[in-house]
Amino acid sequence: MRGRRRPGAGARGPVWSSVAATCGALMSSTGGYDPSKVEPDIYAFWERGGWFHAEPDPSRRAFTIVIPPPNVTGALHLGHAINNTLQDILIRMHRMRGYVACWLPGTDHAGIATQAVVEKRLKKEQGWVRDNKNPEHREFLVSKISEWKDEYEARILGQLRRMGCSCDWPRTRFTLDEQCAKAVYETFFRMFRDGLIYRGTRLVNWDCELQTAVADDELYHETVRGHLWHIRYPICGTGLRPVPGDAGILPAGGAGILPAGSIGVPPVRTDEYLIVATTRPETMLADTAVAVHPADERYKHLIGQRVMLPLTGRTIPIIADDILVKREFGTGVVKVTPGHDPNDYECWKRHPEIGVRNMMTPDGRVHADNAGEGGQYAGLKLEEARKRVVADLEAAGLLEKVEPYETEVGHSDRSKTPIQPYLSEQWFVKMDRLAELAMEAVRDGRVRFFPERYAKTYLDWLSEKRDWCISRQLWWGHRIPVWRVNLRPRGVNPRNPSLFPEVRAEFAAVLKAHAAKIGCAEDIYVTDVPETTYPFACRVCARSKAAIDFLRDIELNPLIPGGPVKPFENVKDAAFNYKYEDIWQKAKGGTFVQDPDVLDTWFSSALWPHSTFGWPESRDEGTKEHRDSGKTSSVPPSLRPSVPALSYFYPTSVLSTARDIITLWVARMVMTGLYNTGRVPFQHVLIHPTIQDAQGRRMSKSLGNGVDPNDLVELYGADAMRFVLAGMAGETQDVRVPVKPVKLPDGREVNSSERFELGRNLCNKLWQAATGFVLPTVRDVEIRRHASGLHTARTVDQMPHFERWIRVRLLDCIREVDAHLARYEFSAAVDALRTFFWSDFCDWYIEEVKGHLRDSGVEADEANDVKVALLQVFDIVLCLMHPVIPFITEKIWQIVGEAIPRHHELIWDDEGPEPCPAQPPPLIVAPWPKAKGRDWLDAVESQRDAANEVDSVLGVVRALREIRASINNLRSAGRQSAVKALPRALVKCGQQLDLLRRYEAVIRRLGQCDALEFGADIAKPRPSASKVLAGAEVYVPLAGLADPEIEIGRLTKERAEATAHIGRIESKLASESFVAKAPPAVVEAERARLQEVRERLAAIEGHLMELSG
RNA sequence: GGGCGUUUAGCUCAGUUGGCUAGAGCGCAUCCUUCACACGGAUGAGGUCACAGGUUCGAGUCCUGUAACGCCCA
Repeated sequence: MRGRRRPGAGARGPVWSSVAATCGALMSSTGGYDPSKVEPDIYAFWERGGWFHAEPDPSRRAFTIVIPPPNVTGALHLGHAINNTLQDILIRMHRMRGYVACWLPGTDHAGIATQAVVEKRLKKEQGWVRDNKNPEHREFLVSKISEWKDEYEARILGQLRRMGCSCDWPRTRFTLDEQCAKAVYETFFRMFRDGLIYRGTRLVNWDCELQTAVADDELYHETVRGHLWHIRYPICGTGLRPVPGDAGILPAGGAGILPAGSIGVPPVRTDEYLIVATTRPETMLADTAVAVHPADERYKHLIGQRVMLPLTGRTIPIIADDILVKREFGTGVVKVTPGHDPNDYECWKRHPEIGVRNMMTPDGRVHADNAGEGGQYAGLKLEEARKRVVADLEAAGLLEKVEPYETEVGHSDRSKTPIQPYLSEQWFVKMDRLAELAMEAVRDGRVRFFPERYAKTYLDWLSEKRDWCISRQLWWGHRIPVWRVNLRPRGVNPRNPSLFPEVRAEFAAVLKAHAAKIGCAEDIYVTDVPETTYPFACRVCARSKAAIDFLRDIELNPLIPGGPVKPFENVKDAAFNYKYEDIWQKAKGGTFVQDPDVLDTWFSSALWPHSTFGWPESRDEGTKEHRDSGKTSSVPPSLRPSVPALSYFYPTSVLSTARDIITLWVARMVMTGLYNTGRVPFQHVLIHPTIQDAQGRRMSKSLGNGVDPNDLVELYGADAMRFVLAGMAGETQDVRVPVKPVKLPDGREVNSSERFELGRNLCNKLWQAATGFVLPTVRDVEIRRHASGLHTARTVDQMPHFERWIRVRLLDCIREVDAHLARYEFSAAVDALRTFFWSDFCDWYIEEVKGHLRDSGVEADEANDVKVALLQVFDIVLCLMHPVIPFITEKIWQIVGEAIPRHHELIWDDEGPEPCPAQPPPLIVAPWPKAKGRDWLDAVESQRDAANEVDSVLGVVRALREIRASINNLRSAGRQSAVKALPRALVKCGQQLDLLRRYEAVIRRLGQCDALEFGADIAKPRPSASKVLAGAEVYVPLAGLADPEIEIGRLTKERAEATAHIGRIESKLASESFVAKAPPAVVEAERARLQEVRERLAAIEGHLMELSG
């Protein structure tokens, strides 16, 4: 090979030395590939080129992903890293395939989580505590949270960039930004108008610290050691009537119905008690009944009577309830406190006559309205009240006994304080119709889950159709766009409900007329649902910003005189006798009051796939504000869209997410997507595995087992991290990553995992193969046009076996990658790539190419063909690997392009839609390799049998290596130095003789053997080590190398294996039923195998006899 | 309590519609710094496929049950 450089090569000398310098500069001091010297520049290169940005192009198909917006609560962790790696792989692959690939990034405001984090910090650092009634506090806190959000949003988006995510940055959205807010208000408005949103009193999980309702999924349960108090409730005499005010609904914060202590204590039969057991004795203040099992003989006769509720001066009924009461548990009597226990709440629904009471204030104190007889417990913290109640019961002789008791108590994930069930007014979305729509979309396949089994999780949850509580008593979020004003027309009988709709209709007309002046009449909606607490109250829902401003700023008083419409003049009812001025009396000062609550974060993230693309507007304004920031490349005006983004990119193609939010998020996106747009939000839902530590625990800050992707990028490089993460993403639902602490160069100690070494090693291998072998080898390649797409002078059937072999393997690799990625089997795709590159390409093909080109007899044309094939296969490997490890592949591609400017012609599909450009395009937009559909690909495919013959060459090489290793093994035991190369070996074979002779040089080099002899009837030297292969036998003379004993040991082992194998096959074939029932092909294969193994055994035994004899 | 999943080499995981002697990476042992790569190469050891039944000519794979672990929902 040396000295055979083609004449033209000299002209490229300067180019080559610059290429070599570039490569050298990108290595670390220890000689390996250094990703930190490559990745930042390559990312900047992509961003500058604008290839991440997607604009609608009707001539091409769209491939769209919206990122599951990470919480701005904190930085990204390994779970985000795997999820975003998978999304980027899909996006990059489709971009290479010619799709308009749009990956929309953004973040989520994560209402309660973020507010809790910031409040906690303010409390710790400044001693600042929120006062819910102080509007300045609201403003201050929101501004502080905004600062936090800005900081973490920047950090999160920075992490994504570092990982190499090819997001469409100009489209970045935030769930609280104006565009998303518009969609939120619009959706709320429509649902409100359609009667899908209502306000109701419910028992919610109440966080007394944060003073908000929290969702079930924001709870965790903890076992708490407590007590079980047994309390005596005296039974009242029969025939007693209920004390007035004993029953009744008491809304949260409302007035107490029973004036405590004002009613005389009824006579009590002090000889009889019912004993109830409770873990929360203080809640007895709000008991409204005691319950027994209807079939319980002990208490049957008492059902319908009443007990005296100690400390309150109230009596409450004894009811029968077979669901609430378990006869075996405790005394078989339970207290019923519907306002403070979910089970009791359900019981109240079955027995509405018992009523419900509330004894707690939002901050966890005893409410004055149910603070015991005389209000003696009012204002006490619940823990304090418990002590006092227990003490007072004991003093009154009503405490039967106290037992230690362990109980599961729900805690708020955000404040870590115990959750109180609390009765409060909340907003709800009715689920029945929406859930039905969403279930249908999965049942009929418009939305498909990968893996499929997760569809069940989705359907099971939706089928419960539990109404969705969407209000949160927080400040960080979309404030509920509903305003309320109280109307109290003088002279109107509030008990005449028939008038309410008419009043409201008139009122709506006035409002709309005024709203029309600023063009938002259609953007306000007055509910026609009467309120229980204030019949003449009006609720108005607004959807546009203009309408919201209108309601916020409108002064009611000045509207009336000389207003455009004379209000209520159409109300005909004579009894409705009032002056319209009076209506505004109560609203003096003139404003509507907006609902103080904000919406559940999931309400806005549910809209994410369509709100981010501009819904409800059809204009494409999505990218304007970010372009103005000047941070990212601008898109030429000629590329500005003529097609609206929403209709082009929506429905999106795939949603990739974790399984724990299938119900919370995925289901809700499908519901709102269908409700708002009539179309599903995505076609496929990809559920990636959950990453756990070595003990199977989820990664979390509190456990200290979390891993920051940035640290992995620093330690191993982004490509390495991505490669390993993609390799974890199979069908399984969990993957374990053993975590261990590591010191970074800057001294910080961080969590890492050895599993990422695999990725680093692969990248280094790729780098070494590219810069150390492929490039120097092909630097003088001539790229010429030839008849076939293979770009070689020879046709496939004229090529050497190894070249046919590597091309066949390459086609298989492409097909495997395609098939696996189409089914979202990332780990299998990555595995196929690694095996092909490492084993087939590096271990065998490159080694063969070395031998081939160094063979002094090789013709120039032939040598060029070898180089063409090498470069072509390597370029395709770069293409296939690019979606997984984009940085290093892009860099190598650049270097190849610099050295060989026309190399991309080798992989261009001349029959494809795009003509081959003069310069190589960046790899990020290079064409994805094809594996079929072209004549020359079919020609390669037809060479499969010939390619497989290479196996016999590999077999001989392996045999030589094995024999040498066993010889060296023996020599090292005898303290002899190892043999580097076998001096001589003989290969006896029939059919493959020509092929083996052709590859003699390769076999000698790879098999580490100085001299080789081939022949059909070659004589075996004695003593020899021997290896029996399928169509050949390999002999290595042992004289002077090692004692034949080693060979006897080796052969004895092989004989045992062969004998056992024969035994298994024989017993199989001896079974009549096997021969009769198994498919003939299987039986035939067994027979052939038996024959083969028998022959091998015979040969082995022959060798053994010789050695032993 | 209900649902989903997992259990295969020391560790982390593959194993297609049942059919060659169950594979990979890491780790381990031995050898090799030979000319891309020691972040490498070669060779090897290592498995009662959780357990018990069943279906089948044949089960890691299908069915039933048991156990352990994990997650989700109540």
